[in-house]
Amino acid sequence: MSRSTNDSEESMLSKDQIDSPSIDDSSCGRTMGGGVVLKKGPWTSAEDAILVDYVKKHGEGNWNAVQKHSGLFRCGKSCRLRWANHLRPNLKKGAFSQEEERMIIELHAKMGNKWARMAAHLPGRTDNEIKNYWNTRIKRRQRAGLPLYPPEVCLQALNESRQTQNSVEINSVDKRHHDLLQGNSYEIPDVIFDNFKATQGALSYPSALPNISTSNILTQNLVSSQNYSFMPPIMHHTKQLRESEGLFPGLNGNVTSALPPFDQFQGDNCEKIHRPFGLSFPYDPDPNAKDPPHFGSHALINGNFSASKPIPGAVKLELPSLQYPETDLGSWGTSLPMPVSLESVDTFIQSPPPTGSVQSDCLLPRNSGLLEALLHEAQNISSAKNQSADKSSSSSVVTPNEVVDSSNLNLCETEWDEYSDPISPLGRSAASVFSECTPISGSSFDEPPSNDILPVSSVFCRI
DNA sequence: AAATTATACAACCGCACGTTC
DNA sequence: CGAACGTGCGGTTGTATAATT
Repeated sequence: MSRSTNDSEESMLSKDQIDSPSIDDSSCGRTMGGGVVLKKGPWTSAEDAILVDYVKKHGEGNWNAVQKHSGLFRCGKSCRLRWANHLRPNLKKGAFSQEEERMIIELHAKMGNKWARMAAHLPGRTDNEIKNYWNTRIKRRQRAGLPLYPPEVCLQALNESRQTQNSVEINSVDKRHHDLLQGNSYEIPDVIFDNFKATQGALSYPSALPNISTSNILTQNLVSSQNYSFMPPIMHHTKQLRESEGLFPGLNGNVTSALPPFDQFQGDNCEKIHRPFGLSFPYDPDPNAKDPPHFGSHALINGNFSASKPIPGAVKLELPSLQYPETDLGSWGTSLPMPVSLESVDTFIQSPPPTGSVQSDCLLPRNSGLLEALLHEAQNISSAKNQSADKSSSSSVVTPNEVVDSSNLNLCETEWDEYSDPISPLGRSAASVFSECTPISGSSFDEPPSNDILPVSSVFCRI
């Protein structure tokens, strides 16, 4: 599969692989001072040899000097990338091992799309490699309607959330958090994650999510709704704010003016931010006591408040997120009313997003993409439940023990498909985030049945 | 066997950040 | 203090190959 890089590839140097002088990237792909045209496209083995030789002599770094000193017609960026991804020693080639895959899943749940950070935990692997792996995996699983994370990872995230909240409440002004967020915003102390490992086996699924209040989830999910559902756990605040403005241009004034100062975000707890909206965090003892704002589940799913119409007939056949397999984990699924009535969904679409929703774009001190996904999903479910309850008779509120109406399922799935972000890990998987915590019966497209139902001890199934 | 589609991978691009001048 | 530069990161694109129709 890998493209061979040999000298014959020099002939591949097509016109468009050489930058036109009119193309002038600030750092790469430009003509050099002496009118040298830098090459683009696949590297040849000759170029590789030159680069390797250069690094041997001069060491890594100062990549822009490579072209000057080695005669390589490549920009520094390209050289660095080639070296880092293909030429540097101790690079592992070939498919990821199961252990590596497990690590990637775990790390992604922990860090989000921080490929370089993840690569640091996987010796011999590059960020690009991991990114490619993850993206293809996402596509595959999204296409199949499968969860991205194994249930245990969801539990870990939830537990982590719980622990985080506890610590936040105990020490509401934790300077360490401030430092953590500013310095290394996505580095979650391993001790927390390790703790999950230690406790995950003792956790029961039913106890995990149902304790999460609707309001809390709601608030949480609005974070993800802005970050395309599954942005890295902690984005640079200015960047996130900027993006929020981009996503909600019409709300700019409200957003920026209503947002608490960054210090509040960074400081420690989101509770400060949640409180103004009357939302508790994280465990509302009575989720139904507070009527959550009625804004759309799938409008949020999409990472924006799109009100685009569903495409008629786009009904997905497989409904893994709504299955209730008869496994040990089945109680997890049945403990939560999964089905969302179409009516409820429609109601959501029509409801405008409250301004407060944007305000709630707080950053969990140690949030993770997974957590967002999980909470997002739970919120959707809870909201749907509430909506359905409001509409009582006409809605298909399904109790945990009820058999899911297949027509509803299809419709719901259609909605998910329609409004989910095809790119973001949560986007598509929002519908299946829950199923990420819900064991999937062996009817997946890309997983052999034998891998679908695994004992809890088998934390990560091969995907 | 040809056409189409899916997958995997390499490379590019734009942006952000830190350092230097 | 601000511009220029170097570097790193994450997102995206392009394409060869495999799989499917």
